[in-house]
Amino acid sequence: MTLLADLADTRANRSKSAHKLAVCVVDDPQAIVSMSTAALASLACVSEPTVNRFCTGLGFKGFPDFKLALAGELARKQPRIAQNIEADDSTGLVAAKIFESTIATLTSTQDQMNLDAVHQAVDVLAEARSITLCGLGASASVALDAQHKLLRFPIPVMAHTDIINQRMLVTGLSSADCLICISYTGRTEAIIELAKLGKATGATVVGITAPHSPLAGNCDLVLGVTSEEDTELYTPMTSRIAQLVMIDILVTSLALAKGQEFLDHQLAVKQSLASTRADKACPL
Amino acid sequence: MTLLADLADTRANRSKSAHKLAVCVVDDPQAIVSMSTAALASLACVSEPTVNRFCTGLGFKGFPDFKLALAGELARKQPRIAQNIEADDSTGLVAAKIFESTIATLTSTQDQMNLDAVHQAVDVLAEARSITLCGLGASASVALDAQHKLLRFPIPVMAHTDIINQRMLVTGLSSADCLICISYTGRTEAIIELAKLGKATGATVVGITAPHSPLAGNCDLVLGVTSEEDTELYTPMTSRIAQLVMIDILVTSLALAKGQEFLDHQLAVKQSLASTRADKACPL
DNA sequence: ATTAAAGTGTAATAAAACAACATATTGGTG
DNA sequence: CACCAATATGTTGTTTTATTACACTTTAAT
Repeated sequence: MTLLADLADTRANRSKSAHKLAVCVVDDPQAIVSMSTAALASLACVSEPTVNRFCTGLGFKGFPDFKLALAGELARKQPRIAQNIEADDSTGLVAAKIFESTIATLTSTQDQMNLDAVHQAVDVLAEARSITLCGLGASASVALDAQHKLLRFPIPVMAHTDIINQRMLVTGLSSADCLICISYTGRTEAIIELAKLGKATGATVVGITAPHSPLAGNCDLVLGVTSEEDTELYTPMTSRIAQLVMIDILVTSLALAKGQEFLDHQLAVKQSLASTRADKACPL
Repeated sequence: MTLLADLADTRANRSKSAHKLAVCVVDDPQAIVSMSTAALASLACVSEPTVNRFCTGLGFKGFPDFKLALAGELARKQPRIAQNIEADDSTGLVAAKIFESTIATLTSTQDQMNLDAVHQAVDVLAEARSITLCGLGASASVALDAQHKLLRFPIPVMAHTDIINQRMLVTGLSSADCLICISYTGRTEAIIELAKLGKATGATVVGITAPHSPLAGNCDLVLGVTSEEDTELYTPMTSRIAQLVMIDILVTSLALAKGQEFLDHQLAVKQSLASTRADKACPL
């Protein structure tokens, strides 16, 4: 996971031909894998021994060894593919497919993730007077999970899963508050209405939902989560996982942004939980 | 993902030396990757061209090409490693680490998974008169998520996250019922007590928790979920994801076990939800 | 401007992979 | 059971590929 990243690093001080080689490799690593020393040498306009020196300089035994490492890294990068469950699959196969599909969704979410949006969302959360989380159906438990995580911060947080209570609460928000709307499809009318309502109050509305969906259009900030899963037959599985991981990232970043303030509060929370344990020592 | 599996297939009809080679490769693929034709030839006690023919026979351009494919497959197999977040990590790095750690937990959960327990759990759920789900803290939202999934079956399902209500309900269970207790640590006293209470009523108690934990000891059936994550500082992230995926597997297997009965009910549920959509067409 | 150090290329060498051919093994048939 | 054809395997030789040794060039510091 570091080879290509290292080679792509422009700050690294490399010799002229080493740089040419690095560019070639980063440009099309897949092609390099099936090349000979001579081929790469002519591609990069350097001599064959230079290719070899480049490889040994990176810590490999030689060019073939380098290619092996490159092939490995590319194979690791290659996304897994979501696999649909068939009616006659064995339990073992079902499990394997679900793991595989979940991982596939995670990697594609990672690829599509908009870091700027996360940054902005962290800023909003850090400054917010209060945080309100809303979701329905499968997204209700995601909202509750986010609430649980945010409870570790000394900020008023509330998750609501009842459409009436949601509307009541959102109506009372102000520009100092933050509303987080969660929906996989981004098409649940009740939640879209809620986002509009929230926006009207001046609160910052963050959506954890499908990009370019109706809900996304009514949010100030969108943390996009997509997946190709077949929700026709089953309720969202992998997309919900992606939403939760997105929340993990958001909350963890917030914790780092808050720094010491968070750590102090964290300790206090931990102590208050200790007595709930069977061995009176372990944290949550 | 098929190369090594194919080579390990003993049923495949291979020639004598092809078999010797397959055995050598499967036995220590990592070693093969850094071998020359000659080295593998002498290891398998065959001639060098045989090695080459073996590779081309498998559809590769030659031995080096085969090694590349093998290296790729090994790299893909190699588990990812959970990475702890550092205070000065950038948002991008935090995101990358969280994705990586989540995937790492998923693969290790998959490795440790006890298929028999899943089978038995499916049987229990399929026969149960009612299903009660209990969890506290982070596991409360997992319980609610499981409830949401199980609501798609025509069985009475209820998730409870209030310790008083939980005890009230569990006291009323009978041997026809199923109680699912969810806890990451397996050390939350309230949940352990609940499992004991449930067992006393004769209900089948299923634990989604850490294997060999106090809670696990008080369950009839344990779906083990572990992770090496550092819960000292943050609330469970990756372990909760693993729990949710475990529930996905359980519910999906149950759906397959129920067969047509489930599909019919599923259609009815979908129709009842259609009117909640912005475009009145999309399912949940 | 000089010089040492690092970088690069040319040519030669060694190693590895592959191809062509010869031999052996297998499995079916009379 | 002997025979043949098809397949599999090994031996030798050739080609390709990778590496080494050495000479030349550039770079950077005094």
